[in-house]
Amino acid sequence: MAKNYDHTKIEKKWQSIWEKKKIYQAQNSSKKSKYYSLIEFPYPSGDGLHVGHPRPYIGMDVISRKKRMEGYNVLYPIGWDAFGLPTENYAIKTGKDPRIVTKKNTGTFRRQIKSLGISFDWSREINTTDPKYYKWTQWIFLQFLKKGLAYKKKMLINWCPKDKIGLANEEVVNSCCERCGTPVEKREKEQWMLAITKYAERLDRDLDTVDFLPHIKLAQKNWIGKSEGATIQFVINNSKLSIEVFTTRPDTIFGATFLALAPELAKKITGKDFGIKVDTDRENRDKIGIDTGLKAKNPANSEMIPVYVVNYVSVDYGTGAIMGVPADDERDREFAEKYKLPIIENYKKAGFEEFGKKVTTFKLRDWIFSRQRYWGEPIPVIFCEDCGVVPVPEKDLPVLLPKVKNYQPTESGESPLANISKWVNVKCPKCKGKAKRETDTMPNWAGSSWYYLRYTDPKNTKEFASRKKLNYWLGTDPAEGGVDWYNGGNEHTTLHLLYSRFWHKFLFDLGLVPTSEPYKKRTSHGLILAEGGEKMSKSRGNVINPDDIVARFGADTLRVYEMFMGPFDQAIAWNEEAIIGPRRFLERVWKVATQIQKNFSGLLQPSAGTFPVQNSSVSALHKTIKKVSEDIEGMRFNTVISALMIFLNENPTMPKEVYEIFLKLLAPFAPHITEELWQLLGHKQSIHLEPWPKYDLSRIKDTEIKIVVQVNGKVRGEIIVPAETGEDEIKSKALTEGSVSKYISSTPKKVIYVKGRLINIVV
RNA sequence: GGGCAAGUAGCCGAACUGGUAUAGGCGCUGGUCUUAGGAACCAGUGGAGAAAUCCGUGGGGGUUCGAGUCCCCCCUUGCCCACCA
Repeated sequence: MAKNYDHTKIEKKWQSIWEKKKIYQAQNSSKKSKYYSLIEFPYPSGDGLHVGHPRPYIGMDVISRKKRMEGYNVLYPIGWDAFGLPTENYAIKTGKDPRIVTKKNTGTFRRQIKSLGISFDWSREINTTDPKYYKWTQWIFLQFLKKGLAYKKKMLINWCPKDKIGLANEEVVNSCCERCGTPVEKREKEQWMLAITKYAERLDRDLDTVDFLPHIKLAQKNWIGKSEGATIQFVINNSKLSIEVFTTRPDTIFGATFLALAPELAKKITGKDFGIKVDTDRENRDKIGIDTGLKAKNPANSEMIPVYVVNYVSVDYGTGAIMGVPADDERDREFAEKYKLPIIENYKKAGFEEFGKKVTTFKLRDWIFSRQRYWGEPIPVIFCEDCGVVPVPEKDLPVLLPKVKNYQPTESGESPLANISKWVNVKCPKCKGKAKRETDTMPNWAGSSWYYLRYTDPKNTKEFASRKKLNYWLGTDPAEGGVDWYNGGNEHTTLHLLYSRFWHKFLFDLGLVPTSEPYKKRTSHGLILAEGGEKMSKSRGNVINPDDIVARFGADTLRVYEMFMGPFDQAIAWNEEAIIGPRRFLERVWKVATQIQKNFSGLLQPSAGTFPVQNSSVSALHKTIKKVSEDIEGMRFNTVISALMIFLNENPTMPKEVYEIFLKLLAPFAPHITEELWQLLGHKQSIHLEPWPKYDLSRIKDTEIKIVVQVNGKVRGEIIVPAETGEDEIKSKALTEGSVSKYISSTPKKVIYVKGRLINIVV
């Protein structure tokens, strides 16, 4: 055996052996139970991987490896979410074809990820920019269109004048473009929309059926924003016209002294533009309003009350009109005081539905699905002068993204595709008349809304995935199935996660997927920040490249460090100094093996899962198996490593049988070194195909227990007694314990005994 | 303004349903091996004090035999949302 642990000699070697033997490839049918674990597939940026990327991959790798050892047929796939702005902006700057740039970037990412020994099934690698893939993204869009859930709408969109692109509400942060920080403008434009609001109720309700971390469920619920309220009609000027207001407090109607309309609604009703805009500025909260001159009749008391157009009511929530109840609403009070409107302090409360109609409303808006950009899936639609909107026939899919010379969006805000007349001008598929292609592309959320389905059957040319394979990997119980465990970033909780649940439910309604939810379980990880706690980014110049760490310390050290550095779900700063700890730990693991080989070489057979070892470390070993097994399930990876370190510190030498179990516990975290040592100890098969160690509760029990003795809540001593000693005996022993008795001057008032832990004597 | 997290040694962090606070790691100090150095090994490491002992989990109250953990008020930080009726 080699004297020293040299990661450079073993990591590449095992990676290529594993690949050759295909030990991480998932089987599409198996006697084993299936397990589908998933990470969010990366966007292959030109900067390559930084050390923050692998944290979730390693976490789910540990889970996946443990599941394999527990006898599951595990699917742990990887791919590329490769459409998107950074690549396109790079293409604009350099004139390089985004296809070439993407190929280069995915090459870098692939090489870097492979160097970490993650047990991905690379045979299922997918890429959203591959026409064989986006053919099905377009196909799903056509199904939305067919069902009337994709529709065109003229609307004011958020427009980034720098990126020259329409932005979804979600991409606008503090009135600025999320990407470049330029203040957004409003522009009127025809946009494709997806009617996610039709699914709002189910997206909300079905959260009760899935195992998502509580904060994830809550964030989704808040985003969907379901609220119960009522709409109430206010008749205008004794005419037939009426204004419908939405309120969650219809009982306060006797206190209503004015109506407040969103500017857009006021324009629609009166035909006049009052020059008021809803302020999105977070600082400026001044209430502004103009009396429209209209009077509305309060149905509760028949009072005629004024109708104002105001800057604090949004048109796209509720009905765009509210009733002002100054006595009960802070904003209404502020407004009423400013404009000297009556405030009725004490009024009669009405019944909930006495004057209105009970309704449910949601904050969730329909999804703006058009982008005026090049590097995205072309929306497969043709506009015919006679037939109108015509879907591209399914046999003509995919609508290939054509090559262009200039990737710049046009000044008019149209996609660069609009400049390619050869591509744009086509015959109508229906009437063969003159027609034009849609030049908008899809947002980069499209391809990621269904990718987990494609992994089950990535090469299928007939369907997005065969039903048989979907049934196998997702399960056939509509209420129970889905990807078994999906871990991802918190930043995707409200967008990607919600969008993909929506697509999945739609496909479920079409009978194309077997389950009503895509993911059974969802957890999240914390970001790795740069030293000093700042976000890691190229522009800040604080990016750590994993290649350097792998070269210096090895992939196993990097993996153990990333799992050990802190709680998996919390953000944590990179600390280059601390990496040496995990490296030293692995060195010690190696050293134990060399001693075992020296002492037992050739004498012992590989263990068969039991270990007839008679010494005090057996209890500690079983405790460690239990802790490691349970903590991995709870993603408490940091305490797993800590437990393994403690076990090694307390057992600097150990019998071969014990050591082999220790190696198996460590294997999901440090796959290379454990494989090397496993084989050096005489095994022919991979450690990663070994059964996961089992613990025996009866072996964990201690024969003697330590009882802490407190006097008035302060620790004054301890006694050691046989585990089965009764309470009375322990009490009397504690009272006479030498180090304790001097604190007891009088008869104890009370003696409290906590079984097996401590005794507190109150005097 | 609302929601969600969180605040423990010099630093990252442990502590199960209230029960020995600071496990594990980094760093630091001393030592060993070494020509030397180290990413090696061993020992020590919350504060005050000569000691007994006392004080210590953001601050202040409270409940309890006992509080990092539960309750109330406040402060700070991070994330998400925001005039949502």
